Amino acid sequence: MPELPEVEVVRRSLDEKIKQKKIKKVIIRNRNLRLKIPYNFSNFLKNLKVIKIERFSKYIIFNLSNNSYCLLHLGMSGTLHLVPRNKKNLITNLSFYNSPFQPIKHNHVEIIFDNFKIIYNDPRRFGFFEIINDKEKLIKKFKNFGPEALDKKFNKEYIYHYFKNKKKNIKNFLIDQKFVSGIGNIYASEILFECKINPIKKANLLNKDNCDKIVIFSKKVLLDAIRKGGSSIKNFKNIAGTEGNFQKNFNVYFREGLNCKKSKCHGTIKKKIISNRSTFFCNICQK
DNA sequence: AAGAGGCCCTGATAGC
DNA sequence: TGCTATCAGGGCCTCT
Repeated sequence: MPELPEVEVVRRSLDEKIKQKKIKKVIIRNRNLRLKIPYNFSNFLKNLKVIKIERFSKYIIFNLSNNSYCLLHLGMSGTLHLVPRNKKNLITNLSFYNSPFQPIKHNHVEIIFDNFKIIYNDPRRFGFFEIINDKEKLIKKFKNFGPEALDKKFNKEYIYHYFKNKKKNIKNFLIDQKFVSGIGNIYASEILFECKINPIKKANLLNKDNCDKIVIFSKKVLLDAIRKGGSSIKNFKNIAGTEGNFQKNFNVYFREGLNCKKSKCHGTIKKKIISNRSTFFCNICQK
């Protein structure tokens, strides 16, 4: 669920809180994430300074003082929580998790700084940490990724050229990180809705105007989501009891059976499983 | 080589 | 009330 906008929101809050701070200690409570946390992980990070926090696609990149990098992917359900030392009730959620309290279960990693610690919580354990030793290996790590959706390289010429002879449907390309980085299942539906393109349309049938729309609305949808603080969040059980606003941010996602939001369109939002992923679209205005 | 589908995992929810 | 089945989806893997 964390797609590019949510990860960017996390990156910004992390950068604000831990830039130039020194890691005092790392506690691993469960190494069995999507990738097993190596046994030297804690020792490696100890006493390194976090120079700054960057992001590529859905990866958070901690730039460390020995010129190495620690990558963090939040998977489906990974969240970060900042807890001041000895003040457990003053937790700051760096992710999109709504609870004002420190989660109890699934706190797998704690990164401890001078006056606070960062907790990595991940019920489903699809997330992972990865140490990258130098810049060259970092570049290698991402060399097979497509351009980020917000990058200038993601333009209509790139798309039009890429789609030649490609018979896969457009929706599957939008969530394919080799084609474009950062878009996930939720925003793929939202972007195609704005483009008025049917998700099952074969990529090679898209004209230049279609490709132009994909560029424009990919950027617009993601930037709007960043501005709103990351919206693709299905509410976790909210201990504070406040109503979640997950659904109202979307035009099609999770809106099966409801009316199309485009003015003058009398369509109904349909749900279709494409390659085992739920896809939502308007049956009238998306051609 | 492209594309489809399976798998990892836990929690929320639906249905009986 | 309590059980089981289903669904959620990011990325990597295998198979055709």
